Amino acid sequence: MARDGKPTRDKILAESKTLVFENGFSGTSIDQILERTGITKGAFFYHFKTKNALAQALIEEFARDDIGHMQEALQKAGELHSDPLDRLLQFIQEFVDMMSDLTDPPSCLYASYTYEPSQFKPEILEFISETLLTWRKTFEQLLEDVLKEYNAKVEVDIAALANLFTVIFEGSYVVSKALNDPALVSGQLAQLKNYFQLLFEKK
Amino acid sequence: MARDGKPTRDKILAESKTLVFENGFSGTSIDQILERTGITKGAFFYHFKTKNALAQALIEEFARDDIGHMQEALQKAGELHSDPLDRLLQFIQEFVDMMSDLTDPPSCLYASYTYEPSQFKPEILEFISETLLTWRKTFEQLLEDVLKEYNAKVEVDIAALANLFTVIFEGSYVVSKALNDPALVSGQLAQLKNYFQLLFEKK
DNA sequence: AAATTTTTACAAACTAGTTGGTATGTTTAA
DNA sequence: TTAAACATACCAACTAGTTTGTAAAAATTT
Repeated sequence: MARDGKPTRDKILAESKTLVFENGFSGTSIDQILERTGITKGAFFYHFKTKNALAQALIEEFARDDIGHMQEALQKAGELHSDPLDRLLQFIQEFVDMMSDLTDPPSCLYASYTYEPSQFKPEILEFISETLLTWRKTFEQLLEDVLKEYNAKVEVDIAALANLFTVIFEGSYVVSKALNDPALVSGQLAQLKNYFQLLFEKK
Repeated sequence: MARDGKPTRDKILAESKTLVFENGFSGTSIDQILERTGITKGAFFYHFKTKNALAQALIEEFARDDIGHMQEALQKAGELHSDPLDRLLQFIQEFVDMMSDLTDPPSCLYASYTYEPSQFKPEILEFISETLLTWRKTFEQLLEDVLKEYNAKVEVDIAALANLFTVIFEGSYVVSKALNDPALVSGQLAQLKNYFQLLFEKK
C-alpha cells in the first residue's frame, strides 16, 4: 500500500451523505462532492467505480450504524429489565433519549432512496427492505415475549405492531424536517411508549 | 381563449407526478415528461415557465386534494357521530377505509420534496409546512373536543398527539414503499385508532 | 356576416452549461 | 521500483431553457 486512502474514502462518504440529504441522490452531482471534499474526479472514481457504487456504500454504512444502534438498545434494555414489557418500553426509551437533544431534524437514507427508487439498482432497494425487516423481526420478538406474560386489551396484529416502530421513526423524520422541528421525533416515539403501556396488562 | 390547453396541462401534471414518485424531482427530466405525455418542449414551457413552476403546481394540486380528503372525512365523521371520541375514531376510520384496498404503495409529495429540499424555492417548503400545520390544527380541535368529555389515562401532549396522525401517514407510506406492502398503511392507521380507544375514558 | 387582426396553444430546432465517466498521466510511500 | 492513490484534461450525452414559427380559435372591425 502506498498512501492511505481511507481518510479520503471516509470524507467522500461523509460529505456525500450530507449532500444527498440536501439534494436527493440524483440531485447530488459528483462535481458537488468534489467541491465539498476538495478532491478531484480521479480520486473519486478511484474509490467508487460508479455513482451507484457510492450509493451502495452509503446505504451499507448507514444500515451498519442503524442496526448497531438497534443492538445497543436491545442489549441495554435487556440489562436493565427482566420483565418483557419493561424491556420493550426501555428499548423505545433508548431512542427517545437518543433523539431528545437534536439541533437539526434528522434524515433517513432509506426514506431518501425510497422516494427516488428508479435511481438505484434493485439490490440496493432489496437491501433496504431486508434491513427494515430486521427491525421488524427484532420488535416482533420483543412483543412475543411480552405476550407470554401480558394480555393485550384490544386484539392486535403483531406484525403491524412491530412495524409501528419503524413507521413512527420514518414518519417523524419526515414531519420533523417538513416543520423544521427536531424535538418532534422523541415526542412521537414517546407516544408509541404510551400505546404499549396502555395496551398490555399483566396476565 | 383559443384551443383548450387544460387537457395538456392536466396530462403534464399527472405524468409528472408519477415520474417524480419514480425518480424524485431532480431525477425527473423535462425530456422524460415530454416522452410520457407525447408533447413537445414548446408546449411544456408554454404551460410552465420553469421546471420549478411545475414543482409548485404539482404540490399545490396535491395539497388541494389532500386537504379535500381531510374535510370530507371531517364532515362524514361529524355526520355519523355526535360523541367527540366516536367522531375522532370515525375520522381515522375514513382513512383506514380509503387505504384498505390499495394495489400499489402510495406516495406523498410532501415527503418526496422534503428529502431533496434544496431543489425547491423556500416558499414551496413553507407551503408544505403550512399544509401539515392545517392537518395538525384540525386534529388538535378533534382532540380538544374529546378532552371536554373524556380523561386521558396517561398525561398527554396535545400537539404531539395531533402530529401522530400525519407521522403515521408519512411513515407508513415510506415503509409501505420500502417493503412493497400496500396493505401496511391501513394497518398502521388502525393502530392509531387503538391508541386513542385505549387512551381516553369517559369522565 | 364576412374580412381582418389578435391571442392561444402548441411544434421544431437550437444553445449554453452540466452530467457521469474515462484516458492518461504524476506523486507518494513502502 | 512498484503499486496505490491520486491529478488533469477531456468527452459524449444530457440538462433546462430559448428562439422562431405556425395552425386555429376568438375578438374586432367592416
